[in-house]
Amino acid sequence: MITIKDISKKCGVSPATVSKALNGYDDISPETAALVRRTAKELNYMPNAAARLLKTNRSHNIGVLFIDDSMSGLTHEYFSHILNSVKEEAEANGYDITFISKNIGKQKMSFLQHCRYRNCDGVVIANVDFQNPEVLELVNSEYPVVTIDFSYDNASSVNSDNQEGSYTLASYIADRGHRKIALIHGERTLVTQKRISGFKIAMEERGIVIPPEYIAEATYHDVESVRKATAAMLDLDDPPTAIMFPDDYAFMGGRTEIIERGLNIPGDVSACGYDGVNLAKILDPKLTTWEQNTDKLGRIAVDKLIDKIENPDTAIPEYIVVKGKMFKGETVKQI
Amino acid sequence: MITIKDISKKCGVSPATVSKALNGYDDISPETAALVRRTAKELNYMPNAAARLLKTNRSHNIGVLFIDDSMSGLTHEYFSHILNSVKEEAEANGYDITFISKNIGKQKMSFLQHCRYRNCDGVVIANVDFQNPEVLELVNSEYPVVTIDFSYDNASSVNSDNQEGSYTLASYIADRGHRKIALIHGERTLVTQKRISGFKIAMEERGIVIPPEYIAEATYHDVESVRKATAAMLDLDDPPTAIMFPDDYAFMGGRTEIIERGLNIPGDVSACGYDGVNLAKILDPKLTTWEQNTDKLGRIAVDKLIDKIENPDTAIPEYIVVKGKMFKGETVKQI
DNA sequence: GTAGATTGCTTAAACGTTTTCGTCAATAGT
DNA sequence: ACTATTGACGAAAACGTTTAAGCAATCTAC
Repeated sequence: MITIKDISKKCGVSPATVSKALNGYDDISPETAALVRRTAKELNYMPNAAARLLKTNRSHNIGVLFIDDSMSGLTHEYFSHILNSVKEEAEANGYDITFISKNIGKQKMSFLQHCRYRNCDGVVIANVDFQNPEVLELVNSEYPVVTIDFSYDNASSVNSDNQEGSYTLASYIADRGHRKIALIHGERTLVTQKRISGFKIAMEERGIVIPPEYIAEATYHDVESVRKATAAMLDLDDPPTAIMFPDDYAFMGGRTEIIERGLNIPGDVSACGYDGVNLAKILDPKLTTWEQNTDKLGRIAVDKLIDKIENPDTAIPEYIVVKGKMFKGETVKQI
Repeated sequence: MITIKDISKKCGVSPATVSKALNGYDDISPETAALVRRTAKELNYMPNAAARLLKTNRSHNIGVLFIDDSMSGLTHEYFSHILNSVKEEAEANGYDITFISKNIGKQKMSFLQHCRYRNCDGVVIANVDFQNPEVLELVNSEYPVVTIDFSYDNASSVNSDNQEGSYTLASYIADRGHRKIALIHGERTLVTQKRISGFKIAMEERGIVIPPEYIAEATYHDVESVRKATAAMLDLDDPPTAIMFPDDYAFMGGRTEIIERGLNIPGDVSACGYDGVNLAKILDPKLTTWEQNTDKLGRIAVDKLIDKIENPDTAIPEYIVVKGKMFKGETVKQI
């Protein structure tokens, strides 16, 4: 481990001078600065993040709260894409990321405690139960926070355009002649509410009346629950001609049910998903879906967080909507 | 931020005593220890990891090298599962994880430098170009290292049983009557070599002669390249009756090609994948595949790494094989 | 030629821990 | 009653940085 002292000795200057030279202070002569920088390179010097943190109180580390027991965080394609872009944007700005969890070793600690333990500079929160007391504790703490797909009023949030997406998909289906359109949605979160409302607006605008049994609840990312909901839908006396699914992955459950009944997509039943993950595009036929801009969601979240970290006073909470786009696919038939 | 000093004042003892009480030293009276611990709880004390690290030289942070430009690390289902189990096992042992990358902010730094900057205690390496000079630099450094699916001789490695898996799949297909079995494999890595060799052994054991055009190279996780390889296979004068694909995800490319030619899986062409990711199980028909034990792979890697970290002298390099298991699925027809 | 400003550097304290060594009182041993 | 031992604690240094304050030398302006 080579330190500032080694450089200072080799250059014949004080450690303070080295520090200042390396950090670009302007009370160091150009020659000395150059010398210091040169020897730093030579010796392969790397500053010690921990020591620096101890003095500056800045870790250049952002916490990521991504865990939800129900939907396995990292292995969920939508969230793993967001995580990926969060990571990349953080790195591009000189930050590392740390997963915030409740148990670290034998110690039980709250999310907030974990953040403090690791001296995070701020936290990105996504894919959690936003009403969880521990999450709230964190949100109401001294920590800069940015949320994804949920909005508290004292923190910036980055939101996918769920209402717009759902509205567009529903409109697309209706405009291809469907009148009997069903919506299988996920658990009743804010995201779900927006999607339901987008759906309803599209229907109302067109004077289409949707019977209550055409709207059913299942679980996001849960193939089985969606399969059941699909079965129930198809068992109706007057089954829908098109079904909107909670997400692309869960669609696979509905798909199986439909196919195993000897029905064809989109010949007999039209369908669409949500998310626009890779899966949708490699299916045959390609799944009609709404492609969320995961890249932008993650990036903006990090940008806003860093802004808040580095300008705690001037940065004000924003509510940001990131637009997705339609992926037409091939699973909605014109009738 | 409440520190050891706050506790020491409140308890009327020295900071040293507090530290010792909290860390369970035995030269502190039970009463004092209890008092200290009680007030620590009261004040919601959290040790400062950076300060501790500075003294102890242990960060309780393990680096994870997972990036590969070609196969987008985090969003690759197989690797995201491994990452997930790495993360969980690390947390269970009191470690956080840090992604090691080359660019952190404007600074270009090597993997090794990044590790030093963040004071990692050790590194898990997977899914990278294992011949990359920077990776080698890290492996040959002072850092404890564990690799997944590749083995250097100075570090422990955890390996999926690629030869066994491929052998078992090939045997299964052959034993269901197939004689014309093709293998589309990925880039020529160690993993690929093992799979090819497992395949060949199974064939030889059964006296099945595989013409060279039945073995083709494509790219892991790349739907398009696999689709092309599949097309070439089907265009042969004497096309195979069964095709083994590089992985479950890439299989989707072959699947599309087969279906679009009006052929049926497994009616006309039998198929199997590799990995056993969720996708395989929600397809219809379910994809016959080899299920790698991602959970165990990640856990053991972390366990071995921590062992090496905490017992640098006694821990010796091991070559560990983690067994997967057959997922029979429905895509291999009996003929 | 002198007061004041500027330049370029150093000193030293601080961040929050851990840990070695020392101290001091109480107890045990003879 | 004296030494030896033990038990419980504290003082202080150290880890690698940053940064406020200080200081000597040089420069500027009159």
